[in-house]
Amino acid sequence: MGYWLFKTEPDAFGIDDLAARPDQTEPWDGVRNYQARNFLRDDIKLGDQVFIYHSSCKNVGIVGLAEVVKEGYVDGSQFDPEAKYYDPKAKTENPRWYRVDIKFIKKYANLLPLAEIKAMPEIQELALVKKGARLSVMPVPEQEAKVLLARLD
DNA sequence: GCCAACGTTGGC
DNA sequence: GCCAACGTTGGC
Repeated sequence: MGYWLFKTEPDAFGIDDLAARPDQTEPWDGVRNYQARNFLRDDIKLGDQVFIYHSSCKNVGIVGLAEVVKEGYVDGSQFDPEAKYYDPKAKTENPRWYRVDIKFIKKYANLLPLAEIKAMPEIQELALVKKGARLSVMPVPEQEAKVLLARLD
């Protein structure tokens, strides 16, 4: 099983929004970065676990856990001129952007702040702790995922 | 709100 | 294909 970290801005869509969905499931669309796209399209598998991270807000850090319930498929919002993430250069016969569906597993009682993650000696590879990391979808090495899970539970 | 770091764009 | 300019991300 793989582990991933998805960033999201809670003002737009946070862990509470995910938990409030009727089936607690959400298509993770709007990712417009090629490296992240490749992960969504090629590498993220059914049943993989996803750390939900809140960015650009008062308390930044890991807030919850989700699982992948649908593997990479075409993100239809790229073709919709009305959509926020419309991409005029994307063609239906040659889609650029992909998404996966994730399902809420849990929200942690206490957020694990970014500063604390950075201070954990075991967390070295995770892109989140590296300088200037702007990836919104990133892999979490298994060993580091286990350290995070142990710290969160 | 500031600003450093980064990805993308487009002229050449 | 280079690279400067630009827009965006995201922590603080």
